[in-house]
Amino acid sequence: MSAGLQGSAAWLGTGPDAGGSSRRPSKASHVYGTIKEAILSGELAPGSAIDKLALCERLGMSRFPVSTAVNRLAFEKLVIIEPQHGSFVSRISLPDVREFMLIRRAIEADVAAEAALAGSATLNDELDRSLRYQAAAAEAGDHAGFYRLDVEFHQLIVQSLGLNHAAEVLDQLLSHLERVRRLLITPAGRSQTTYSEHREIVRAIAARDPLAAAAAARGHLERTSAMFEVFARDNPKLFAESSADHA
Amino acid sequence: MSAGLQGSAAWLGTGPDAGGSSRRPSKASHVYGTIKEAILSGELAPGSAIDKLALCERLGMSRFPVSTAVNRLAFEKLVIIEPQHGSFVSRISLPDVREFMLIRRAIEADVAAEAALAGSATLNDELDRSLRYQAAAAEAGDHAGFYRLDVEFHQLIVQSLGLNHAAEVLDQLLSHLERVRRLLITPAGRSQTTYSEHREIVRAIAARDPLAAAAAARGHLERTSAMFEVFARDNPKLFAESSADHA
DNA sequence: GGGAAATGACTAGCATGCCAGAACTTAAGC
DNA sequence: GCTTAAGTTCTGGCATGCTAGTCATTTCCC
Repeated sequence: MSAGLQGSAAWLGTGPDAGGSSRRPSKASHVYGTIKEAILSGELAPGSAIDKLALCERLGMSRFPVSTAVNRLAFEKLVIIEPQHGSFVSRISLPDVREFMLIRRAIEADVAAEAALAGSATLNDELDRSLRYQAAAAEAGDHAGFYRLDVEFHQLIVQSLGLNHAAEVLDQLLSHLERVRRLLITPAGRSQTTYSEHREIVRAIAARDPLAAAAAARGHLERTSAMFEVFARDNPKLFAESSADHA
Repeated sequence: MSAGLQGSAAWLGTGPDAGGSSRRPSKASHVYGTIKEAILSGELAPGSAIDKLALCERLGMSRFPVSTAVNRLAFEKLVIIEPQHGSFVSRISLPDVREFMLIRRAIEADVAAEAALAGSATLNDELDRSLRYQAAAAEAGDHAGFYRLDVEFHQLIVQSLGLNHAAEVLDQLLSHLERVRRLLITPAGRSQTTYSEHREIVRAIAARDPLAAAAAARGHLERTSAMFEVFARDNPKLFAESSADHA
């Protein structure tokens, strides 16, 4: 993390204490972040069981914080708790992905329009800077870096409007989408396409054209959805039939 | 779930165990529902403290289920936990309401378009039936009944498409909006207006015109937002300056 | 040998006890 | 009378022990 447009995994801890003021982080929040990162990184594969006792031992704490953290994750549907049976990392179904993208598209399109209406000069500057970084990352073929910038780009617009709740919803959606994304190989040249699509969004926002901004954002995310579809079609085994089963 | 248009407060328990199969409801889930209903009904006013011990005594259980339930509510931002200080029912700020409506508008507009694309005959039938009930309730001046039908109407569209995640997001938004709605007096004649707006949405969906459906849904919710604005302007004391403070 | 029942190990849920920290109260000092 | 500081009493966080329920394996019976 650190340099550049930092913030790498800052959005990981958005769920729980983010709302409150900056208290000392509780143990529960810590293990929450740990498990969540493990799930999102794929270290804990979808469907795998979560051994709470082992976690307690590894993290050196009692079962209480671990259970609390797992409960939070269950609330986010990242894990599924089966009473008196076990806790499992939730699987992702293709319909889920489609639905997540539908919601994301709807919100981000409207937010883009809102940003165009607001017409913040500082936002435009930040977007421009982000675009330059993206261009550099795309050119250098730094996929990991580009992805971070991609996530950040979308966050920039939302947060500049002070839409914390929308940001939170989008974060949760993204946390689910992130898992499937890790399974996929970003196709060569996709960064360039994404970059130009981002540029179009920025242009519409800078031009204070809400309709164009919404359309650009919508089109961009529709193409992202299409990419998901292609990958799902090519790798059907990676997705669960239904989001319910875990075996 | 089941037939008819009933289901009054079924959406209350959407948060936690809804995802899992139908196990026996845990105590924590029970108090979760209890507190949530109390908050939404206004029995627990925004800003008021939650006395966990008293709750334990009144419900006849230990602190654990109560704490778990409060934690869940904190996750939904319905209560704010201040460590070593207390748990409080969160206040609602006007910006929050605006943002909730923004998100709701975005999602529901897209969902309406999706419903128009899907073109389900059974959905059209159910919507027609709901409209007839709404007309009756509006005519009879049954505001409470009309509100239930209103909520249900919007749910019908989402659930008919199997968009469970979107439904959940909307439920959470609605649970927040519900609190302020209770403070407001539904203006006379609003039911009739709402009814005609709903009818327009149904018409567009039945005509399989996604653009018109989205526009109708958007317009409907924009007018709802405008109503909120008017009430907020007339009753500024009901809203918190910021969503952070609780005193 | 195959099937059904019993047993064992595992899980989550819950109760209880203790600790640290913050706010309020009260009393002492100026 | 006002300020300040110490003490009390709240709060939530955490550790631990126990209970009940489920799953898997094994064992016994047919």
